[in-house]
Amino acid sequence: MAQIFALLDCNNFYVSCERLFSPRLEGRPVVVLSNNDGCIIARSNEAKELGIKMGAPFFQCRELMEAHQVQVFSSNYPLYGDLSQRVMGILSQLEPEVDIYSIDEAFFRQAKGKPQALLDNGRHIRATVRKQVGIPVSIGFGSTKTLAKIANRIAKKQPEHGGIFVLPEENLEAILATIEVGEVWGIGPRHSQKLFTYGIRTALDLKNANDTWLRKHLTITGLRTAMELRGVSCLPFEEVPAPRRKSVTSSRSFGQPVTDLSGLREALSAYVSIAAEKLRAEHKKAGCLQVYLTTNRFRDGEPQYANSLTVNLPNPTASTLALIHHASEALRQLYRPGFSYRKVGVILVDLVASSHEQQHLFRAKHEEQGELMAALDKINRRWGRDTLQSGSAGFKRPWKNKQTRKSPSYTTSWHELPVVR
DNA sequence: TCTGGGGTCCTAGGACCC
DNA sequence: TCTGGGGTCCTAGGACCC
Repeated sequence: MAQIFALLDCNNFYVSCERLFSPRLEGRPVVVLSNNDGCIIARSNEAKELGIKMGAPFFQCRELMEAHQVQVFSSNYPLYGDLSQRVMGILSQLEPEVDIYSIDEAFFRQAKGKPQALLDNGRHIRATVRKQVGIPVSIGFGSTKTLAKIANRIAKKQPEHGGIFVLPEENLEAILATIEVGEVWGIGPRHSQKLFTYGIRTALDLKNANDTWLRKHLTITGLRTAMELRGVSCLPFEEVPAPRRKSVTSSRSFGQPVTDLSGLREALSAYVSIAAEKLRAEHKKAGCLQVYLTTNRFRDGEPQYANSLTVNLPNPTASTLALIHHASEALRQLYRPGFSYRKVGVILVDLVASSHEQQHLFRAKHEEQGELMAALDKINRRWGRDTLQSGSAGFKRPWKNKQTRKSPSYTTSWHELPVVR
């Protein structure tokens, strides 16, 4: 039986989360900043209208934002993550087949029906989420994931549709002709630029482009995108989030440049601790780790250096202390004096489930520090991440960035529950 | 002064093997 | 005189996503 894809997407999700607990923000321009208060990663419609661009550096739009009294928030992931779960929970109650794609998006799939029936269903879902969670969403229907994305975009951008749009089959081409090729899911700025120079400017042009040409210039992924525009479904629907992640990363840009090895090691130790904690939460061990460091590429006048090193671990491990040990050694090899460093990071790869790991004949169980790590995680879960940590992560942490505009974790921390007077 | 962080997939090219 | 070719694995780099 023919099926249809739908995409539910939360409108300006992070901003909507902030508004939920501060109704005074309704109707006013609001933005949310990236992890380090560096870039703008979410904007309300009012902020978009002021011309504030996605990903723009905060300091560059500061004046404009002050002039228009834009409300600015540091990102509050515990809050967004919790509200995301609530939205996805409701969708999963209403729809049997759900494919959660990101923190604010989920595909669902249903039997192809009359457009009016799809529209009614979409309206019902939208109203239910709005009522039970309070987050506004848009829903688009199309015969492939890529077309559902386009439908969603139209639902969001053209208010007359009331947040729901079903891509019609009859004049699909006329609609695709109005979509710039760079707005198609999977076509980024680089490909977009290249396509333009070859005269492919709209989604319709891409749909009609030559397969051999696409394969050559955009690789197999670009060809798949074109096929999807033709209504041939190439992107799988993944109901179970089964193909679990293959790597765990932790990194941050520094609040101020770091020049010495010991400062870098402190920061790296802190990031390794975070990554190891994530690893243990998923009951995994890493067989390999990669350390990288880089100077500030935006500073033209300064000498630049970036490098990375991959280390195969003697045994897969999830021990913070063992991982810090190997990461520090890699860092020592990578480090060159005389540079102002901006960032270090660690990537854990070759992940194996703890239960599937090969037992090592000559390795004592206590070397894994399983009980120590379990205690560490328990304490830090209860009292906060920094309660118990490796001494190598330092105490003063001059490299640490501050998030000065963070709203409370209203829904996930007892200490920060909103108070009703 | 101040420019995110965490992921995935694909390809080309080198190393290595027989 | 004359020096293969195909398969596999690994890695770096590029592009994309939210």
